[in-house]
Amino acid sequence: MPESGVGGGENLLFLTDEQLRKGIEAMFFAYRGFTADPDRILAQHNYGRAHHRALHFINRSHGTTVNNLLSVLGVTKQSLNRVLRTLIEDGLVESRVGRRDRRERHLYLTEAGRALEAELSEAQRARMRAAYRAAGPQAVAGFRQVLEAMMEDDIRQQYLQLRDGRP
Amino acid sequence: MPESGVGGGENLLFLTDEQLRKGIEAMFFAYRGFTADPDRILAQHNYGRAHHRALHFINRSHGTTVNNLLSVLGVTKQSLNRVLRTLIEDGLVESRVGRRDRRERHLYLTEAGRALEAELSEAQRARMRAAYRAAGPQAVAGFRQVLEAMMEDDIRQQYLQLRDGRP
DNA sequence: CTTGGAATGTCAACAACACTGACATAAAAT
DNA sequence: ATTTTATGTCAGTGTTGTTGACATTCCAAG
Repeated sequence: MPESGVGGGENLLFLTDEQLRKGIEAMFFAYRGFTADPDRILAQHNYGRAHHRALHFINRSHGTTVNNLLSVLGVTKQSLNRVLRTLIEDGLVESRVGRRDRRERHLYLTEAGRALEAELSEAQRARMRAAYRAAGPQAVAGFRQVLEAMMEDDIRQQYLQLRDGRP
Repeated sequence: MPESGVGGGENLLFLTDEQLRKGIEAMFFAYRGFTADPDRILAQHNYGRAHHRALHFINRSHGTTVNNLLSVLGVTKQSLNRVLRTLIEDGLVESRVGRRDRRERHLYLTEAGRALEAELSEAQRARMRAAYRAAGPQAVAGFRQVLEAMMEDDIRQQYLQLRDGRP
């Protein structure tokens, strides 16, 4: 007698409310760990998570415009502007007027900006590396699969474009 | 010629900085999806994420004390107190003086509190369920493994105790 | 029984980070 | 010439977190 269910004969015990709850709590506690190391570094510099996110994505896409950054970060321009202003004042980010379209501002990390970004991202990668190593490659593949399925649809598109090398 | 590396012959390409970066960004975008549905419901009730978290863990451990809740949530008592006060005023949470130790307050959800908690957690579970279903049971196992490895050590202990049915 | 300390609550002040709304400027697009 | 777009800025508001100080209650140890 064949088993019923999605995925061709797998049992569906992993979809019980109990299993889902464990996943939800794991997500909550893991995210704390995920941000813990950068948070400590940021605190020393009197910055917050918003600064980290800006540095990360500017580093990721050199010369990105403010509008691009806004759509990736999903915040208002007022909120982003406050963060960008401090980063520019502190000499971590440089804002250049666009050549083709002079309304646009293109954002670049300075030497100091790259240094802080490297410090933050190395701390975050170290934890991720340890987790990946402990869990193994097959677990990592599953980890990414579930996370991608969890994103909102429009965000997933951005993520996928970003994931597969697009400036 | 035997391959070198941890884990008995696996290649370590999943530990490159590039792979780690993808995991970091996946974590960032996925967490947005993770909180998106509850956030929308909370906004209608003029509550925030902190209220959700309190409701979740009170529901999870009926009669828990304020101190227990503090250590799980990892915030200051002042911050938690503000949230608890509104929940109690709004009749979603009941605070009872401890019988054995009358300094302690034991926290319970009222009927209304259970209703909102159920609404929030069902929304969150629905997204998690869809993601689990899309990714499959093996991916889910990996997802949980990596998340658990990512937690801070003391938090992981709490999570594991909580995970395996402890009131 | 008195005292010390733990658990809790409250007040005040402050900061980070998000939001809305309104307005200004410059430049591209029509 | 007018509209739209990209950006920046000012003002106000709300949630959530933080410290610090202080009061209350009450168990427990001396």
